Order: sequence, then structure tokens, then C-alpha cells
Amino acid sequence: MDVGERMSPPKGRVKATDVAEHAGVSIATVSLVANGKAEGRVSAATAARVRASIAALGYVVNPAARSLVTGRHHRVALVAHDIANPFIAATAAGVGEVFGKDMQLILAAATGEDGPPDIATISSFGVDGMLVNIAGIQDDPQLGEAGFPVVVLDESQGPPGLSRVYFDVGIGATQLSEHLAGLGHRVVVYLDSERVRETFDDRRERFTAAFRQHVHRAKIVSARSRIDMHVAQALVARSLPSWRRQGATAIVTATDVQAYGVLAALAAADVEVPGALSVASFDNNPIAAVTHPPLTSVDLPARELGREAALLVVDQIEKDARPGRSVILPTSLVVRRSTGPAPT
Amino acid sequence: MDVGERMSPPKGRVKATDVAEHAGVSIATVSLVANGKAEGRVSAATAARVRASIAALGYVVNPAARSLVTGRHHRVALVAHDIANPFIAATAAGVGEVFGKDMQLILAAATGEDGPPDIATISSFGVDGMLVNIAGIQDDPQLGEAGFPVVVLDESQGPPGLSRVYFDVGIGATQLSEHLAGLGHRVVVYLDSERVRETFDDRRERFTAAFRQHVHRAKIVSARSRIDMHVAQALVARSLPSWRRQGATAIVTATDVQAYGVLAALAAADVEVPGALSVASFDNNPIAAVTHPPLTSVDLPARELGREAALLVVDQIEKDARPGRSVILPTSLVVRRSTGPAPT
DNA sequence: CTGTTAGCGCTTTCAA
DNA sequence: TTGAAAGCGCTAACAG
Repeated sequence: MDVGERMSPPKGRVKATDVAEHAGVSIATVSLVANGKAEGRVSAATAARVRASIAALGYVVNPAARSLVTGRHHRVALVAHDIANPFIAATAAGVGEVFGKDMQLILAAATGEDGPPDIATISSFGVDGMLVNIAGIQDDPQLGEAGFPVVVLDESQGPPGLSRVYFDVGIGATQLSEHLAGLGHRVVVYLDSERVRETFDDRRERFTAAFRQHVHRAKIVSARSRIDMHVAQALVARSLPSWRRQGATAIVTATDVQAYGVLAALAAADVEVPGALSVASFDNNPIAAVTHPPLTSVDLPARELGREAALLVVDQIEKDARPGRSVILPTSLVVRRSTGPAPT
Repeated sequence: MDVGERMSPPKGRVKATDVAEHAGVSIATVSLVANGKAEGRVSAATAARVRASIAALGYVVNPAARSLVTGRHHRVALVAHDIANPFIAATAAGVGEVFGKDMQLILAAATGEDGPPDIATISSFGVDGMLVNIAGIQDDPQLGEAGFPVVVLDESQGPPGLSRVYFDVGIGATQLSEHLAGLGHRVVVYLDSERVRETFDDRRERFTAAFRQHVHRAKIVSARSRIDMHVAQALVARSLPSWRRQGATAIVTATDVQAYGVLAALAAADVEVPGALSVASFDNNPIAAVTHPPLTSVDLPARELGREAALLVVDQIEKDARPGRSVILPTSLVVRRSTGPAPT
């Protein structure tokens, strides 16, 4: 009705030209104001007018158009196997804590048997960086030319030139072996991850080496399972007789999730923990405190892993900090009630 | 060295013009081949040549440029409070199961006290759809004009015209109340979520109503806490004496995570479960089977929630199916050892 | 302080 | 069956 007002509202999505027209300025000015770069470049009055128009029309910058010209996506991919795993979920939460509204986390799950996504796939998402928590990708020949920073999580080895955040697993592993040795255990089942990863090799080797050092005639019985509670449970149900025949008095697992399965299997078989068999693991997820019985576990601070990795990737993206940095997080044993004296 | 070959490899990121030059075709042809639209439009020989060049140069379509012209982002946001919560993590995993390589999941955590992100913020990420698992956003006035499909998770109420997936909480809640009534409980503490959400109101109301119906002189003691194990634990530690004075013989929590805290607090206070106090909750996360003691819980299939929501949003995005659909998932009580006869 | 303009890399008519 | 060309909406020089 009023002649001074634009009558027809823009049909589709509101764009910069709509705002420009509404405010009576050029789109360059709109861009400046919309991006908070108006300070000292646009008069306060004009800026206010533009802001009012933006609010009135509900204008939101088209991110694709912006990315096309800036080359930045404000997006980082987290590549991991299973977000339902509490350790991964905690890592993601840590990443999210660090990312503000300015950086988005995209979940690139390496689900099923498609195998992990390769660099090409990830970069087809349009990301400014990548957080890798699976094995193998580091060997992707395209990694060097990824064109964006890559931070490797929970792996101490690999090509130099990549930043990484990992745990000093040796501390906790040694403490765990001393703890079990002190309780008189001599034959221990080590339930490893089926998936070969250097972090799992580390956990096993460091524990095994220290255990052999502390215990005379130590014996390690090896087993592997997927990192899945039910799979681990089924394996234990099958293998328990054999393990007991070999004299095992304790089971150590590579991850908490596997330990949950072990506890479930032992409960189902009416095996007392730690009376008949002690159980311990690596991860110390929050719920380890309330399992039946509460789980002795080497604490690997996942949330911090995520936070540190996010910090590294953001620094490389925004302040183009040099890659190749390593952040090493300490670990420590948390003793709870799932471990006790070896039965005689 | 060979005259027939392009010598200087493209400097920056490989783009369509590089491939076109390498293959001796136009960029239009490259686009066709790269998008699998070559069938019947490009000769087999040319297509093969282009594909070879794409592989040789490692060409990946620039997603921002593509989005700019197609208007599609191949990205969906999941808005939730805390990815570290096993229920949310399972939901995300379900979503990921459905999304192929063609659709990416972005995690828009409503962390901290910034409050949940609003529609404008989400759409500034560039998404084709949105999965909402928090309260409040449905009341965002901009929701109608979001410009992309929105699916509401785990809420039965709200504006029509939005698709939603939620649980028929009544079934499980009623079973739980019957279960407790049958065990002779009369005074029950209901530990609700601090965060007001219709799904939590539902859980409480349905349980309470059924319990009052089954139990003569039933009494419900109300409490609230954040959905955080340690917060719940602290609350229980403080409130336990008062609750016992009031004659409570059971604690029901709105979520498993709170129940973990309850179990931890009771274990710390040397209160026998279920001997002195029974505990039950809603969610039935996988680890509920291995808590101390294993937790009686109403199963809310989170993974399926995610799967169904993903299906709905994809249908609306790709086949522009009509919004306003509702998928209702059944629930059922899973009885474990944390509930037993009320002490006398 | 504000506007004009040249692309960013790609998809998609439309002609040839 | 292929190519030329017109934008998609925006940012960033540059000019005024």
C-alpha cells in the first residue's frame, strides 16, 4: 500500500540483491555488512539500514556461493567407524565443543563393508579439513594432495607431515600389568580388536611386554573380536571353557565395549567377577563406572582427544599453522571392582 | 617429453576445464560424464576417454559450484543436544545407515547454553533437510519458510505439516507401571529430565497415570536432573534420605543415562538394588544389559528412530514426498535385575 | 564511504 | 553427439 515500500516479496530464497534493493544500496554493501566487515568501510547509518533489511527479509548468505568464491567451506569431516561407540561419540563431542558456530562437523562414517571413504570421496563433500580415526587412510596416496589439513587421531605412527593426537598408552598399559601381576595373575586372555590398528597393537604389546616382565612364566592367551558388545559376548561364551582349561584368571580387552560383552557373557555363565575371573580394558568410558561389576580400565580421554584434534585442525585452517605437530595425551589406570586376586 | 601429452599439470585443484583439455572435449561433456549422465548423450569412446582423464588427474567436482547451480547440498543436519548421549549416538548411527555416499550427515549440536541453533543458522550451513531432536525449534516462526524438509524426532505433538517419528511411549510406560505394581511398590520416585520436552512429559504422565490406576494409595515423588550421569548421581546422593523417609521403594528415571547415575549413587551408598530399592528407566541403551545390576528399561529403539527419520527426509528431498507423515514406533519393557519385590 | 565489475567452477539449455 | 554460452549468488578488487 505504501509507495515507499517494496511490494512484491522476493519469490524464492532471499538473496543479496533483494536485500540491496530493499535497503537501497548495492550488493557489495550488503556483502560487507552481512559478513561483519562493515566496520570502517560502511557508514553506521547505512549499515544499520542494511541490517534492518536483512532481518526484515530473513536473508541468509548462500553458503555455496560464498564457498565458490572464498574457497572455504567451514566444514570438517570426522572419519570414524562407528558413532554408536561411546569412545567415538565422546571424541565427536569434544570436537563439537571446540568448533563454534563457524565450523561444522560432518560425520563420515566408515560403516559396513564399503570400506572407509577415500580422500576423493571426502573432498567431494567440500571440507576444509579432516579428522581421521580409522586405519588405512593414512596410506591413501592422495593424502599428500588432499588440499586440506588432515589430523590423525589415536595413532602414533604414520607418515610425518600429518598432525596427530594420540595417547601415551604405555603408561596405563604398564600400570594395568603391574596391577594384575600384583594380584597374582599369571595367565591372562588378551581380547584384541579384530580390526588391525596401530593403537590396538600398541595396547597389546605394551601390556604384554610389561606383564611378561613382572610375572614369572607369564602366559598370554590371544583372542580377537569385533568392537561390538554382542560379538564379544558370543566369543567369550564359546571360548570360556578353553580359556579356563588353559588356566586363565583374567581377561583384558582392547576396548571397553568388548569388556561389556565379556561381563555380560560371564554373568550369563554365572562366573563370578572378580572372584573367578578378573576383567579389565582400555577406554574408561563414563559407563565403566556402573557396569556389573564396575570396570577396571585404562583411561583414554576421548573427549580431550577430540578437543585437541579440533584445535589442531582449526589452527591449520585458519592461521595456517604448520602441520606435523603431535599432541600426546597421558593415560592412567582406573582400578574398580572387576579386578581382584587371582583364584588359587 | 611427449608432444601429445599435456606437460604442465594444473596448479591448484583440478577442475573441469583441466579434464576437458586433457581429454580434448568441452567442459559440458566432462560434466555429463562426471555426473553419470553420459548414457545416450556422449559416445562410449568419448566417455571412456573422459573417465580416463578424470582418473588420471584425480578430478573431483567442486561441490560448492555444483550446489550453486543445482540448489542441492546433499547434506542433512541432525540437531540434538549431546552426541555423547548413547541414545543420540544410536540415532545418528541409524541415520548414517540410511544415508548413502550421496547424503552427508552434519551434526548441529545444541551444546552449552548458547541455546539451540535457529533455522537461520542451520540454513546458513547449506542443508537439504533437517532432523530435529530437541524441543523448541518447532516453534521457530521461520520453520514454515525453512525452504527444506524438517523431520521432528521423538515428539508426538507440534505443528502439523511436519513429518515426525516418535515412540508409542504409552505401551512401555504402562508395562513398567504394571511390573512395579506387581512387585508391590507403592511409593516411587520419578526422576524426570530437567529439560522440558513433550516426550519426557509423555513418559512421566503415562507411567504415573497407569501406576495410580494399578496401585491403591500410590505415591509419586517428583525430581528432576540434567541428562547426565554424574549430575543424577549427585542428586540421588543428596536426596536419598528424604526419599527413603517418604517410603520410596523404587526409582524410575526418564532416561537410561540418569539411571546409570542412580545406580552409581546407590552403589556408593551401599544400598542394595533391587533388595532395598528398585531402579528402572526409559531408553534401553545397549549397555543397560551390563550395568550393575542390569537395568530394567523401556526399550525405545533409537537406531530405528534415526533410520525412519532419514527415510522420511530423503523421500521428501529426492522424491518430494509430501510432509506431514508420522511414523510411530512401538516400545516395550525389558525386565532385568534392577527391579524386584518391594521391601516390607 | 559506496558502487561496478570480474570472476569462483559448474550445470544446463540451446544450437550446431 | 558435442560445444558455446548463460547464469547460479556471492566476494573482493578497484574506481569513484
